Amino acid sequence: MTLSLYDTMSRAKRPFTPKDPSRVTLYVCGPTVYNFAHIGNFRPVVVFDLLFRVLRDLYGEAAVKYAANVTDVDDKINRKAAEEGVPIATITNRYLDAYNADARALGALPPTFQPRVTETMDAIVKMIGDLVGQNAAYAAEGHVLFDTQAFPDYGKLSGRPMDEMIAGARVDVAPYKRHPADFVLWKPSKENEPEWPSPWGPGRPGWHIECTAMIEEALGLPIDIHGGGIDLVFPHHENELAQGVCAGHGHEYAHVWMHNGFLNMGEEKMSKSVGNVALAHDLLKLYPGEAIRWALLSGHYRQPLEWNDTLIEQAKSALDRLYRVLDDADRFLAGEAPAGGYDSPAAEADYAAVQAALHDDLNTPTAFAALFQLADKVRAAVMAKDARTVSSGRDLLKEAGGLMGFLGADPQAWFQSGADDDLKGKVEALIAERQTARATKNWPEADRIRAELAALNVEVMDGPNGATWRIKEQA
RNA sequence: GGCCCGAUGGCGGAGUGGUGACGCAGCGGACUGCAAAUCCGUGCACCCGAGUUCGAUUCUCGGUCGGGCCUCCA
Repeated sequence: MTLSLYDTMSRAKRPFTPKDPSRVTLYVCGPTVYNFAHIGNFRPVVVFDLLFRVLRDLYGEAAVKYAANVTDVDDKINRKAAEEGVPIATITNRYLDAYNADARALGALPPTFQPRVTETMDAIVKMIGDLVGQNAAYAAEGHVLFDTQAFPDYGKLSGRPMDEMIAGARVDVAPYKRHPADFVLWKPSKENEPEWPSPWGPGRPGWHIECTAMIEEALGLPIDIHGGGIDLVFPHHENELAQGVCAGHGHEYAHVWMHNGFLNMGEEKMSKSVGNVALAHDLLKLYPGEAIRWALLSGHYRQPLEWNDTLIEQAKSALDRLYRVLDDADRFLAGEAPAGGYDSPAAEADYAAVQAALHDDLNTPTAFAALFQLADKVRAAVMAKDARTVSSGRDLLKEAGGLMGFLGADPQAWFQSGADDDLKGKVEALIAERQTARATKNWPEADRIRAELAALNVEVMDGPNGATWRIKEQA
């Protein structure tokens, strides 16, 4: 089965062939750690985590090397540290920890490497030196600038002819630039700002060179896939590409360029009802990370995604349905002799459909559809009391979900998430009481207890083998 | 000003030159002491105009609307 991916450079979906199938390399531009990250910042995290998983499925876990960088040298970081009167590292560590915790909650696997600018300074300085040595960069007034004239293909990735950019430039061009499009590789630090030594004087790196140097150091150029948000195409990725090629690493920088669409916050009302919800950190207090992940993947990654409360509610409901199937399958199987090792061709076809959809440029909506088809088959098998199909289908459903980072939770835990032991005990006691009432057909009492449970945000469901319960709303 | 996207039913959102994906919500029914879940049934969706075609939501051109980038930005 071949994986095809849309490549921004060639503007086409192409079959993906890694340079070396035993070492597949993926790099994604990560966050600048100066604050909690916006939910939109996590779209690429989730999208490329999905790609990471797909690649691992295809080439083997050990073969895929995924680097996601962290920018920990930045004006906004400096400002924040100054505001709080704490060392810069305090800020960067705090928000990097928060970022990683949020990413984990969204079901993202840790990347193979998470390079930081502060830990890559030698490589950055060396690469700037290489560029100067190749006559692709020049020093001017304490700065080192990349000479865009040295790279004839400059503008090709973003589809912006050079002369047009100059015409449309809306920023003042620094006088020391040879060409208006030239950009900074190294610049002097202002007072009270961190600085590092370099042959061009003490200072700090420009934004673009960081990524190129981190890629070179973490993965080695060229890489197979470079990802990021679509807003990074220009100038960031354009510049990375120019640097990478001109620093003497051959013609290719990244074999495939992938860019996820923007996440729009829509009408400003959204945050009103639930507080200011734009932060993943806050959203995760209200919804399961898995539901947020589902919402983020509910549209194709290249399409813009409108973020609102409804989207996430729908995501939650969709997952509820899937977990319900899993739960029912588990309950059914619990009363059956273990039935493993059977084939279920129909369910396997659905599993293959999930895979095929993902291999078609990560078409998650279609993958979701196949997942539901599989779930329907499991459901039907439960109704038909077909233990073999239930067993194999349930396993396949979990596996198919797992390809995308879903359905890893225990169904019971999913429905009862948010309940602490205290509540659980109380609920179990009430349910036992209610069962007694029901046994004597004391309906008013049974309904009273149901109401009492409802007040605890718990919903009881009577089944043939006793009652089950779940938390109604996590929020 | 330049460049680039998108427009699908109440909502989200794939896809296709010709049998209306999928999910959420709704409605009718079955089941249930009630409820939930589940099952059965139910929706005259493809921005406008022109063109190509036997046939267009799908291709081409024009328009309208919405969004992005050109500056830090996922």
